Amino acid sequence: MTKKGRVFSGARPTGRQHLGNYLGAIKNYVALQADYDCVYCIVDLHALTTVEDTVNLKQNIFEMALDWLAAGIDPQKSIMFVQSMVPEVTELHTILSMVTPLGKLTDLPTFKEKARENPNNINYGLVGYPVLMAADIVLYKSNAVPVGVDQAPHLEFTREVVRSFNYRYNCNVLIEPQMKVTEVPKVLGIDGVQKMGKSLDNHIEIAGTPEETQKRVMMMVTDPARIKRTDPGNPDVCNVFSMHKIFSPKADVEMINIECRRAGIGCVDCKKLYAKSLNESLASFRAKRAEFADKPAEVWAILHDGAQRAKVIAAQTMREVRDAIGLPNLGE
RNA sequence: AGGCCAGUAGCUCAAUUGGCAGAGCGCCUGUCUCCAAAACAGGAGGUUGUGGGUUCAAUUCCUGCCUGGCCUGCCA
Repeated sequence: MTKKGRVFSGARPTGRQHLGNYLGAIKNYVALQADYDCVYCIVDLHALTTVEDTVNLKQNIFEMALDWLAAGIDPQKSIMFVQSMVPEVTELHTILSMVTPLGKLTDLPTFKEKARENPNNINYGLVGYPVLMAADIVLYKSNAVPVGVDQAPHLEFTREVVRSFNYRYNCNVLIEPQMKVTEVPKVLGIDGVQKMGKSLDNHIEIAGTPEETQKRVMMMVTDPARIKRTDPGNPDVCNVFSMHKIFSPKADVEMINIECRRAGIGCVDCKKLYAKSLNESLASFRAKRAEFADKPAEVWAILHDGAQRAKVIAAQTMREVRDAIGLPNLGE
């Protein structure tokens, strides 16, 4: 480990990724590879807490792996794998659950939210979700976890669990991960109001065709006060403009900022320009993705190899954990 | 394990004594707008959890099962 340490992050297999996933997580995953040993996990077990229909699970895992690889996650540098392929995490989850007060779990805002969204399926796993997440993080001896502000309570929970474990068993085998607060740009959906999300159907897929992408871009909500072409607009309240700032050349952004305000450019032209910039920005990603999509066996081999490497770390951690507790090991 | 309650459109819920299964929101289309939004007009969407039974006729009554909730108990 010659780098700054190990970073772990997990994401639920939600299938084809959208701009919110890309800007909020994937880009950051790619960037972190330069400075850290990275472990990126497709957390399929976590998905089971709320997903009742698993017929698409493998496909969703595959689609997300394609997006990650095409975006630049390098399986040579980083470990990329599927959570359930290293079942040690479930053992650690059970062990950590014994030092976890139930009240802390039911107090977490994410639990309350999920329980409200899904009142007829409040299962044990949903309550224990943060414990499993803590197990993910510490199993791979992670030093840091990139989190947005909304995930901060969960990581703080992980740190508390680590301290509880180390204190209870009078040891220092679990590493307390640092919170690596990353500035997550707030990516709004095409409705211009809510955060972009697949379940809200207000998303734009990164792997779509240029035509599909433009179609979704044309559906975006703009400045509601600008009714007619001749009305001056306000880019400050327009979601299209905020996306221009991310994907378009500086000259275009400056031009729109001026011309929109004096009705020099209309929303249709503005959106077409954004769609063009977006498609150009994603072109090489899409080309790489298509190559991986043609070689599914290779993609699964990458995931299998990642699981093998992850398992080496996991086995070492579990040995230390069992020794610290005093559990007998097979063959002793 | 037993008792009680519930399950109807994507969501929240109606449906009289057993008599053509509806509304709001959301979704799609159209009008209007540079687009989107808003407004207005129209439209789609259902094996009423599921298998039986009674009846001319079952969302409604009886019954087996599934799922969820509340209560009581048993075991760990």
